[in-house]
Amino acid sequence: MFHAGTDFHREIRQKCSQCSLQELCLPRGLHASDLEQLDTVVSCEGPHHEGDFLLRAGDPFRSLYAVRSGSYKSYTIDQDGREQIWGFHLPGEIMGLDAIHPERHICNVVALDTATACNLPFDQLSAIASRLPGLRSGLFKILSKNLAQQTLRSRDETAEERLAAFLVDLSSRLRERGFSERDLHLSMPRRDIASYLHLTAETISRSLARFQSEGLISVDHREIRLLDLARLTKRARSETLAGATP
Amino acid sequence: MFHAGTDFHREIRQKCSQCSLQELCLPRGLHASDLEQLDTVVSCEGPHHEGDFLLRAGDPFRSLYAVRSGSYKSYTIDQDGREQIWGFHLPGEIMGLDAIHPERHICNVVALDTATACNLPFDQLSAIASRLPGLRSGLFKILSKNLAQQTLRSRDETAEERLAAFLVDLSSRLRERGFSERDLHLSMPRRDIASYLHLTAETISRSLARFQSEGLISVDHREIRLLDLARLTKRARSETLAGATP
DNA sequence: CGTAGACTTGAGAGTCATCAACGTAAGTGG
DNA sequence: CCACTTACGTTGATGACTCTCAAGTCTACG
Repeated sequence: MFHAGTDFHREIRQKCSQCSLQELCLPRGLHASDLEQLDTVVSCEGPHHEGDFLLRAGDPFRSLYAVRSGSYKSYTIDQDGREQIWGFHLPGEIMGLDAIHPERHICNVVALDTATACNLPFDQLSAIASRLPGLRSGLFKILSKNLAQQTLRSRDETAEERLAAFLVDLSSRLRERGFSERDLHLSMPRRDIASYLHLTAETISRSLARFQSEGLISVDHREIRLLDLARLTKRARSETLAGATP
Repeated sequence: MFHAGTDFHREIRQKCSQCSLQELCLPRGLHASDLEQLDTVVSCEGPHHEGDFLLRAGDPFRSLYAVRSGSYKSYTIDQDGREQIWGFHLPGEIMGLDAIHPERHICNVVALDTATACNLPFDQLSAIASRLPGLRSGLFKILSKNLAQQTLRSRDETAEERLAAFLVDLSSRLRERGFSERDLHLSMPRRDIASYLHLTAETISRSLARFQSEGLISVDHREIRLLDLARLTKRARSETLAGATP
């Protein structure tokens, strides 16, 4: 696992202009010529394997990262030595936004499965954005959207509401990415979901069992099938941030 | 209360270049000439009185707002019709960041006492920022800082830890603004603090009583004196976002 | 085949919400 | 000036939800 560090600095030029995730990670309406400007600064990190680090808490902030394939989790270690999960990141999503202000990364980011990410050097990105109003407002919107999501996540809900909201959210993000919205493969252990939702692994397990007994979902280890998305959504009771992607 | 709506559109030009809150709400290191550019777009809203609205959920997003004097709270109404408080805002702090993405305001914002705010038209601000790298990175940092704060706020803590963290946070924000860090005047009712911390007013009341009986604070209605900031901070157990202001 | 980690299930305990009663302060109108 | 109202704040009793601890099952992997 440790020699994974060698992967860290392997950088391969990637082309945003040919990337299928364009629509997800970049603002809409950029011209071909705009994309070519991005091509000149973006590079690729990885491939990472499960457990490999993309970032460590304390690393100086130089770049944002966009998930290219696979998935990552971000977390900190609290003073009791336990992992606190901040988020799970799917292809097209931007990581490292919380590092802009302190100018160093707050979170560790590790791959949950085989995964790759795009390295977006922030100073250069910001400079290009100053010339491209669309990219500029896109960056602001991504930050604003993440802010509103975090705020929503901190809401006051029961264990079942939170878990239902988590499943519904995951389902809709997978759908946006062209995956099935019914059949979810959880790439993280129960303990990580629990940490993310401020619950325990036991509570996750019991709530999943209850959902299954009610016919809302079927559970086979980490394969979850959403049998009744409508009812599950009602159970989530959460005003999701309906609407457009960045 | 209703004719306060007339105040809403009263706009008075304000000068950032002469504002004592410059250091708090703007990035450092802007030149005098930069500030003059801001002077041309910033206007003033208010004065508002307790309970007056600065913004209503659903309003189209056109501007960010900076608190100029007094304080505001932002909140939404959940499906049970109850207020959910998202934040309390002191002079120099920026409001409305969560509205950039959806292009409409998510929160209601009302004055907690007599208060005024600066109106910062976002398109113009963004355009000026594209020419001023310092202002540009300042905007990104404010967003990033708010993101990290929201993330921290969602942490998993007991009622007393949350309340202690709230008091310590308020104290340090007041100190930055030249107020006493020991003597706090709470401009909001217990119920609002409770909502903000995902607790109930009764729990706030009991926890304050316990802090007082332990000699950490003294409580006289809404006047709180922090008698032992060090011990209170330890009680908060939270990794505050130590460090620089935007 | 054996071990380690993930997951499930059960029993008991603790924290905080809920419900209720009461005290207090501020504002209103007689 | 004083009853009256209303909102806020405190305190107590009860109960629910979820955590903790514990035991046991299953899976993957060497």
